[in-house]
Amino acid sequence: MSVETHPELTKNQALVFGSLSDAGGPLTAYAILDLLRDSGFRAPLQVYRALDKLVEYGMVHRLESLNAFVACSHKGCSSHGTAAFAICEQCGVVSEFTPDKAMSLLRDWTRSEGFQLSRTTIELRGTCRQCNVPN
Amino acid sequence: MSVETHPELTKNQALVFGSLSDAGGPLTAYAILDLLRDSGFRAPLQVYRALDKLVEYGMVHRLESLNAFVACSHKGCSSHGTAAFAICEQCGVVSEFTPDKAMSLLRDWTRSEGFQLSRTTIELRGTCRQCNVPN
DNA sequence: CTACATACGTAATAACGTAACGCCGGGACG
DNA sequence: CGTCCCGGCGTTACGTTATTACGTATGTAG
Repeated sequence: MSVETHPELTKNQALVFGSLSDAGGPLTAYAILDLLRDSGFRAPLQVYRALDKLVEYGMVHRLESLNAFVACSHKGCSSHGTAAFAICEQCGVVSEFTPDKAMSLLRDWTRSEGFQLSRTTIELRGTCRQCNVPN
Repeated sequence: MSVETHPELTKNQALVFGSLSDAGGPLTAYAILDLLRDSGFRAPLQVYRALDKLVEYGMVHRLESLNAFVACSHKGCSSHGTAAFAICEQCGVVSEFTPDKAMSLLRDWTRSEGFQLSRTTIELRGTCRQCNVPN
C-alpha cells in the first residue's frame, strides 16, 4: 500500500482508464476495445496490456466474477486498503467499499496458517436496495 | 443453508464429482472434460451442466479467480457457511475455510446498505507456508 | 555504439462458456 | 392406457475471454 503517486500513464493506458471512468461501472476488456476502435485500438492485447498496468497501479480493479474491470472509486486513487465489491444482479450496479475489519480477520487466518497474502478478492452478489423495493 | 441431503447424483454428475475428488485440488472444466473422455464425455456442456448442479448442491465450489472448480472439503458436504479459499500461487494448493466472523462483518455492511446478499466470493492469493520456507 | 528495458502493433490461437436443437425415460394425471 | 410435461442427456455450432509469438520503436545506462 504505497503512498507514492503513479507513473505518468501512456497514451493507451490513459485511453483505457478514461473509458472505465466515463462508464462509471464495469466494462469487459472487449467492450473497452470496441469503445476505443475509433482511437485506433485494433486488438485485445492493447487493452489487456493497459489493464494490467492500471491494475498494478491500483487505479483499476478486476471483478473476477464478472470478467470485467472497473475504475477505482477512490478519487485520485490515493492509498487505501483492500477493496470489496457488491454487485447487483438486477441492475448491474457495483459498489466498492473497504471492509477493513473483515480483512483484518482474514489476515488473522492467513497469519495463523503461515500464508503470505498478496491479493484478496471479495465480491458479494445479490440485489441492491433500489432493486429490492416491493413495487 | 439447508440440512437436507442432496438428490442422488446422475451418472455424469457422479463422474465429474469423482474427478474433482480424486484430483484433490482445482480443475478447469476442460481439464475435467479431458479426464472423462474415456468415460464417454465429448463436449464441454456435459461438464458444465454437471458442475452447475454440483455447485447448486454445495458439493463443488467455483474458484472465480482461477476459472476452476474444486470439490468441497467438508466430508459429506454437510451444511456449512460461506467458504473462502487461500490459493498458493507457487504450488497451486487451495485451502478452504469458513470465515464466519469476517462474513458476519460483511453481512453487517450489506444490511446497512439494504443489499440482499445471495452469494459471496472470497479468494486469497499468495504463498502457502510450505512455499514460504527460506531455502 | 551496444545492451537492455518498456511500450507498442498485429496475427493467430488457446481457453472458457453458451445457445439451440432434438432425443429419451419417467412421473403425473385425465 | 395415452399423453403431457420435465429433467437429463448428446451434439453442433458459436460466442466470449485471454494469451503466445513475433517484430518494431524508443529511451536510457554502460
